[in-house]
Amino acid sequence: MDHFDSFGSTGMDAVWMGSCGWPAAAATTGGEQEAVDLRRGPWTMEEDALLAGHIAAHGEGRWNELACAAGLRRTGKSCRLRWLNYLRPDVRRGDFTPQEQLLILELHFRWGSRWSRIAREMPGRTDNEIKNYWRTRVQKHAKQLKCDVDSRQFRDVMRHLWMPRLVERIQAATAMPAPSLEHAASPVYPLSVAPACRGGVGMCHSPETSTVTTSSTAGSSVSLEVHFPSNQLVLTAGSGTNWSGSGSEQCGSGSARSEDMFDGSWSELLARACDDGADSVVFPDFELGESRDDKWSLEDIWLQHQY
DNA sequence: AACGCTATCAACCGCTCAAAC
DNA sequence: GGTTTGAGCGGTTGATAGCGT
Repeated sequence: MDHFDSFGSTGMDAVWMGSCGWPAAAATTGGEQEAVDLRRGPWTMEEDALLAGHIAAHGEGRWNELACAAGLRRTGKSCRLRWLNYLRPDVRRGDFTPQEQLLILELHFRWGSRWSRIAREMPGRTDNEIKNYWRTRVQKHAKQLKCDVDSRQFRDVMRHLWMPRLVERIQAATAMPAPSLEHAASPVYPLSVAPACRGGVGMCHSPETSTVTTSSTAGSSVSLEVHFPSNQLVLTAGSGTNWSGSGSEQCGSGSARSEDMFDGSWSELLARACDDGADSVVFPDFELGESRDDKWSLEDIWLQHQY
């Protein structure tokens, strides 16, 4: 579906269009011939190759100039976006693992919709991808519960129901003696944001390797190791199962879909927390314990699940 | 098979900010 | 100090794959 629309550009883009040096025959505006046909829409393989090749040879930056020099009829903005969100070699694709989902929830609670900030803590994932995940998955379920995604109720549901459930899933997965192929291929996510150090918990930023060991209800232990400076999180089951990974395995769209954390019995669990006949959802009266308000962390979730 | 609906995600838009001039 | 330019951000849109009827 290639199309060459006239480009509804910002002023800045219009300046670039006039300076790019495309042949006059390519100009579209009737009078001044200062704008060229700019491609919009999906990128072709040829365009990808042009962009990637040019960046490999000359590096990134100065995107408008780069677009011209590479012979791309795209705005610099478009080139930048394509590179950052898709072509960059370290971009990871595929579904978010439970670890990643947990991290997104934690970081969103901490920083809100600062997607680029969140993405910085999740190497290989783009702000766009994280934003899409939040809007399509998380917001969808907030809508189903008839509450605002930023409301205290929804946060409590996330904290007391969904996040522990994710932790359970991680723990259950790590306790499996022989991980399935799907799990084995799921990269264990580099956890670059470790909760602040507290007494009695060996998880903090400073050491080369820091470890949190917790136990699932089944009695198997789970170790979280954060290696610095590589920031790689290693989940180690008590049996010695070790699923570390760098996470480039799930390229393309053909990878097995990981479960949505809200699927199946999860929705039923939430449904039980709701009052059927009410216009709005009645949430359980959560025991908030010490960490009231929003001052909590992944560490809290992990610790709550030790028992 | 055809159609409609929904979910997903790549791409775009409008805006802000900072650096350079 | 004002303007221009490049870069980046969050929000939104549109194409399409997948699913149910």
